[in-house]
Amino acid sequence: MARSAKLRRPATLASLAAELGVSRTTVSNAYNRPDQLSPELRQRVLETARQLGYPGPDPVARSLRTRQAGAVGLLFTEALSYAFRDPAAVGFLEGLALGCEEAGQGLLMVPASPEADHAHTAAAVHRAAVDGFVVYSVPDDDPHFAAVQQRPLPLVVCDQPILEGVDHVGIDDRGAMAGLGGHLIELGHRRVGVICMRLGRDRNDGLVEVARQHAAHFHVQRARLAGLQDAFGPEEWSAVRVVERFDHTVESGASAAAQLLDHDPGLSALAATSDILALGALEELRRRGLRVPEDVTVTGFDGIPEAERIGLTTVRQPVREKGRAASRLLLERAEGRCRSISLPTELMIGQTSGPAKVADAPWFSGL
Amino acid sequence: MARSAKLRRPATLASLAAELGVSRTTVSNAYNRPDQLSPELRQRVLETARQLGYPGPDPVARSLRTRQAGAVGLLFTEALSYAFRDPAAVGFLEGLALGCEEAGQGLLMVPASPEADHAHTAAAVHRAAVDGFVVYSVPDDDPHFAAVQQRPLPLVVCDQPILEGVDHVGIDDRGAMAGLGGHLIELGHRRVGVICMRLGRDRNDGLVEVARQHAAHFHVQRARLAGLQDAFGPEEWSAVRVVERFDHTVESGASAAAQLLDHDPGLSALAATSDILALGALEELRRRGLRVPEDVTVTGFDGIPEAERIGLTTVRQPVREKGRAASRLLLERAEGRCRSISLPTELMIGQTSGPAKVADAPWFSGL
DNA sequence: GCGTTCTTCTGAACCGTTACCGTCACTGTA
DNA sequence: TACAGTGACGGTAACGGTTCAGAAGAACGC
Repeated sequence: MARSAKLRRPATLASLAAELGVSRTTVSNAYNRPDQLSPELRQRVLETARQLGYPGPDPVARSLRTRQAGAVGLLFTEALSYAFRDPAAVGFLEGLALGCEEAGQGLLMVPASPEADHAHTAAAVHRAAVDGFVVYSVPDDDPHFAAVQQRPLPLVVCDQPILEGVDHVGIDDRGAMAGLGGHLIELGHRRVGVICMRLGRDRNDGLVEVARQHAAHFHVQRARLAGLQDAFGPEEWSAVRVVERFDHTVESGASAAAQLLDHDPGLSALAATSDILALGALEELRRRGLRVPEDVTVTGFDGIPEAERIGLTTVRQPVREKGRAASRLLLERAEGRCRSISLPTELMIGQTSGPAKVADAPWFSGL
Repeated sequence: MARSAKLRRPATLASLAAELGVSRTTVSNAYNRPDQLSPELRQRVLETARQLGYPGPDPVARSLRTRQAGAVGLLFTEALSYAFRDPAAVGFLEGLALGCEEAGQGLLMVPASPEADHAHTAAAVHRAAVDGFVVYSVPDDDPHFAAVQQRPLPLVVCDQPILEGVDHVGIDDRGAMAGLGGHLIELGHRRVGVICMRLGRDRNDGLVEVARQHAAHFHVQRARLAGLQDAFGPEEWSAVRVVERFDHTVESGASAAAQLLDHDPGLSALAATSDILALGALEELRRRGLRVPEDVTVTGFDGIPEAERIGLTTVRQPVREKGRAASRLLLERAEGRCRSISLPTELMIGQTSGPAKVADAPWFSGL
């Protein structure tokens, strides 16, 4: 009997109940509310379940009935491969995963299908069985993000613009970068080259006009560039060359640095909007035999471990805390809605920034 | 009418159908099979759905009916915080996430509850609404892993022992480490100190006897130590000091190196079972003013980018490909079951390994 | 002896969808 | 006019559980 049931089709709570001659409720209770039935019966249920190969209540059916999935959905930067290579993104993921784990919630990474597949672009978002969404650093016009907003679920965005009625966590990218810019100015840097990550969903490796800077689809990059502009002032900023790279890699940073230096060998500083890119700039400078910071100053942003190890001047941001904050906001939603958390940053002055070498005032370099 | 329905309770496919005066099937088809109904009716359905605030078919109900969740479950190293700091683990995750994304599948990170919570330890595994599981580098006796095996779903394990009837992907840790050991021996190293990651679920920071090495609960560490033993031979190996560290961090590597050097300042080489630990060893050596490789040789394992950048002698393993292979194995299950994939590794001889300094034969160091 | 309480278990109503098969109107053909 | 073929839509029955309000019987107090 038991065998045939096993062979015919997977055992269910109902078939198990029938086999035992008890009600479904009782079997359900055996798993979910041990105090609701006698220990002996419970043992018998569990024992029979094992014999029949019943693996316990089906998670999906349970979710349907209880109206909770026990998981949080994560919409990550579309280009997954780069996301995992960005220590800041990984740090965020770590914090978020930790927060979810502590709450016993799963973390579902929602697949972002390629743009090409127009009709089904956001299908995965609609298919995700989750109790809420965290959206991390997607471009403003991302169709997946739009789909997420359509679902009637709690939502937290991170490293994105503050949106009406949507919980938010982030840092003051603009202010922090302005602080770093101020540091450069204090050191006398005026001929500065800037390296930034991609500003839109399209690949655009090269110089960036001010218009494109302001129209950037990625909030974080837009804000950081604006911060530098704040520090330098509009007129000086218009003379600053900004180079964009689609791929967020050390090699990209190197090639961007090369492009800037080829254009103006007299640059006294290279400011990158991420540490990864700054590492690439350092590599390129080493290749060219230029000393840091004696010949050229280099700065980054993020405060990744490797940057810290080599003493890069950068802004340290609490990436893990961002993840934790996001999970908290999502999971502990109780009081008045629409909260916005801005975490503190720290300007880390390392060994890669120094006084600008002023060509026509050599004595100045000693400052 | 529409308003009241919206206020009373969230709209469902049925309520929408009632509102429209069509059958539920038709509404369902409007979403899932556009070719099954006239474009006009479909438009009308979608339009009414928008007005009623119906967000489309409920993912959970759909999953229950179609018997597929559209997601892959991932059981990751219990200590999540360390997993995300291990570039090898992150690389695996990247490959896996990419493979899932391409297949349009979600990736659900299953929360591993703390051991303390005995009864519910594996509850999250039972709650996971997934179509299959990937298990990555968990200890042999992990209760979550046991729970995964109970679920009647496809399963792939990675960086774990090969199990009867379970798909598997990994590398030849033992052989690769034996190769690295051979390299050390060729260079004349005999007084070697070894630094390894934790060997069990318990914290045991310190020296490791051979018995514990063989009883290690983590397959990868066990295999790598065994590989070194293969290279050195049993008798020489018994003289080699192995130090274990629970936390997988650069600092741990440094402190382990310090412990080894304090014990035997005459060590000519430090072999770590991971690049992260090796980086720590390099740091400690720098602190002590010892040159690498002139005074001490250092080797790692994994081939993480930073190691490559500084020219660490190590074994490069294709971590991303491991992830991709796991996703392939899980998602393209069709032919004869129980496949095992072993990916190739590459011995990377960098600038951190050199000939052993032989105390009583100084000329030897010039070799 | 009788009402009360407790324990243990049952019945039936959902949860929101999709699969399967049937129906019905309409068209073209002989 | 009859009939098969086709496109568009409807009805019914799962899918596998959870939950709540009780029923049946035992234990208890007075």
